[in-house]
Amino acid sequence: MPELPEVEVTRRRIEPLLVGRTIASVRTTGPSYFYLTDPALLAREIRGRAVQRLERIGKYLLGALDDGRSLLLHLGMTGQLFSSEASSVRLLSAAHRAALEPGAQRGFVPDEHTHLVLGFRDGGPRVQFRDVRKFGKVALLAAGEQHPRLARLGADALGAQGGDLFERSRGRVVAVKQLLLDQAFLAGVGNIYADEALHLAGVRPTRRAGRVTREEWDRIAQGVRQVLLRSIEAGGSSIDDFVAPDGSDGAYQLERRVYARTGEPCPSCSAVVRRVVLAQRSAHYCPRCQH
DNA sequence: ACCGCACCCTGAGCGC
DNA sequence: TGCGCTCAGGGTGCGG
Repeated sequence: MPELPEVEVTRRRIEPLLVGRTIASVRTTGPSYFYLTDPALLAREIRGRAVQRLERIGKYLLGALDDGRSLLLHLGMTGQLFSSEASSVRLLSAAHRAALEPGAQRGFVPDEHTHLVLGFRDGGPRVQFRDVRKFGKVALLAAGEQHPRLARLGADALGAQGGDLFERSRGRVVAVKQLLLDQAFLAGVGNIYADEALHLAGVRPTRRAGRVTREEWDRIAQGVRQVLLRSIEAGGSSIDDFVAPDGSDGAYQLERRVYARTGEPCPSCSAVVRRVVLAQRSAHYCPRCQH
C-alpha cells in the first residue's frame, strides 16, 4: 500500500515524464467514487495544460498546472501511477497474468481499472493512473484553492520531531499506532511504516499514546524518519501492488522487521512476531523487544 | 475534542 | 469447477 516512501518514489520517477509536457489527450473511466472532480470536466479542463511542478504532501501528489490550477492525486490502497512504457506483472490482473505467454513481456494495455491516461503533444510516453479498488483520488483544484484534505494534514513525517509528538499526544487515550496513522497528527505514515518505526523504537503499538514518554517519542520520531528515508532509498515496498512509474519493484519489503511477519522470529531477539487487530487494522510487533 | 465504527471497492484465498 | 464468504485497508464522516 502506498505510504510516504512509495508516493515519494512515484513523485521522483514520474516527474520527468510529466513536468513541462503539454497534455494533448485525456482518457478517463466513468464517474465514480474515484473522481473528486467529474471525469469529463477534468478531461476537458486539463487538455492543453502542462504540469510545471510536482510536489508531495503527506501521501498526496500535487501537480501545479501552467494556468494556476492544480491536479491533486492520491494513490489510496492500490493506486499505480506509471509510464506507458512500463511493464510489470503487478499492472495485470491474475487472469490477465495467467493468459500471458510464459516469459512474454508485453506492454501494458489500459484495462477497466485504468482511470486516467494522459497523452502529450510531443507524442512520447503516456502517464497512466490505475487503481483496482478505487480508494485513490483525482481532483482538479482551482487557482489558490486549498483542498480540505490537504488543510487537515499534520507535519510531514520525514520531519517528525519527538518533542512535538510528545506534546500533541498528551491526554490522548488512543493507541500510539492509531495516532501515528492519523494524517492530521503526522502526514505520510501508513500501516507498514508505523509497525516498523514502533519496532525500532521498542514501543508496543497498543500503548496508550498519552502514556508514551518523551524519550520513547524521541525514539519513535527517529524510527519514523529512519524507515521512511531507508525505504525511499530502496525504492519503496512492493508487497502487493506497488510498482514505480518505470515498472520496477521496490525492495524495502525485504528489509522489513515485523510487518506481515506474524509467526516469524524477531530480527533483534528471535521472539515470535505477533499480530493483533487495532482499529480494524492489523498491527505486528515483537512481544519481547516492544514494551 | 475525542473516539469508535461503518463505509467506499474489488481481488485473492479459502471452505465446501 | 464454482460459488459464496471473508479479509485487506486509507481516509471520510457520523453518532455518541
